[in-house]
Amino acid sequence: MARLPIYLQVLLSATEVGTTTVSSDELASGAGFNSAKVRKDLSHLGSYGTRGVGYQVAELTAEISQVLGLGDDRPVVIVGVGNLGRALASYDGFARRGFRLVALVDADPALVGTEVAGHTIEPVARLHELVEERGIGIAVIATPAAHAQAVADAVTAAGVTAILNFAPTQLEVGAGVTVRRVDLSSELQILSFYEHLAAQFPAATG
Amino acid sequence: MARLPIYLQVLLSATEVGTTTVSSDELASGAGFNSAKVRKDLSHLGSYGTRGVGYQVAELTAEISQVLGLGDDRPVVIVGVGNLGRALASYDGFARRGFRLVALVDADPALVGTEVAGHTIEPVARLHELVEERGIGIAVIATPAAHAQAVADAVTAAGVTAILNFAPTQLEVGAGVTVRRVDLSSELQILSFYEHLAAQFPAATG
DNA sequence: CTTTGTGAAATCCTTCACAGCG
DNA sequence: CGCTGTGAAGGATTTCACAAAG
Repeated sequence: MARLPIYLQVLLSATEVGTTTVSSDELASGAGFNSAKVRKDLSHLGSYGTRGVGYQVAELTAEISQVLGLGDDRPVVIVGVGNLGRALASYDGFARRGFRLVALVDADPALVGTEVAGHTIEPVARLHELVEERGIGIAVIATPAAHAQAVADAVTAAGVTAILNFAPTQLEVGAGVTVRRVDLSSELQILSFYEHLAAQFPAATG
Repeated sequence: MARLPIYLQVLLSATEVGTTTVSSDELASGAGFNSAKVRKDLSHLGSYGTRGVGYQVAELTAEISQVLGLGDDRPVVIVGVGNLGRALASYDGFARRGFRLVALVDADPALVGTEVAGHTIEPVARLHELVEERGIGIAVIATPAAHAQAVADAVTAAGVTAILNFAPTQLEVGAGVTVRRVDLSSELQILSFYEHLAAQFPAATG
């Protein structure tokens, strides 16, 4: 259900505008797919729509948030405070959606002790301790690829069950741990492929 | 073919280690899926493997790079030089994989004229001109959601055919333009869901 | 004996189309 | 009437399993 967060976004912007009900058609165009898919997806959560009317924005927002486990703000650690880690630490989108950054960790002794986005950077050695003490369940790995596996091992050993991996490498984790990988240069390469196509066959649709 | 870049990564790390041939099994475990899928994927590119041996790392790397249109370095513009834009501008992964950052653009007059990662930030008004002059085909949008559509309109009007969108919004673009969306808080929300599950049913596998 | 390449089977995902509710 | 909820159809993708090649 990788689409629920997108519905949530559409619902949030509907709330801002003051809309109180949305149809599957409106959700679909806001989210970028078709209405049948929206209804199928939402029907898996139970029956929250009213025929002839649509869905209550507030009710559906609450339901999706609950399914996603949002609301009770979730402590997150960012490991690796390079350019990307720093940007993520300062990114207010996390805070606005129910996540709370509670620790920053880096291997570089020159960075440890300095402050970024209101957090003092901690050494890798304290990772286990921090995860346990602060009840961290989600870790963001923004280290170089070579260190990513060691970090994953450390955080999962300490109790983290969900990892967002920005390092361009495949992580091995035990059962019960979920990894999502975001690979920025892969994304560009895929685009490159389409641009390549577009340049060769200007008639083709991406 | 969103998996080709991942194969490419595995191949690159194989090259670093000095391996000259890989089997579909090795590629599969490096990439995180199974060998049948790898072989199906690679068979679409043509027949580059040797039965009983595997694939030549160098040959396959060249072939995938060519299909993805890499090699002839591709000019990229980043629009929006906030935390994320700045991190992307400094991210060396792009340069190392055949992309060349040729312009930075921001709407904030206070930023225009300042230097980031060796590039002088240009005003939004020059966007069209920059895209045409510098032959830019790929744009990275790292602006707030409210401005993303206007930027997309501007760059596609100027000839960009591929967009990497970090703004949490659905972009409308004409035919022939490809958009890929990377939504960091969606990723965290999806993880949140799995962590939520793991916390409730410790036995279940992610 | 190992590993590719590939038809066939199985599975998953999307879209259609419409009955039924409000 | 409008819109949801959902079986059924249609596509696409993944996996199986094995023949053929080195």
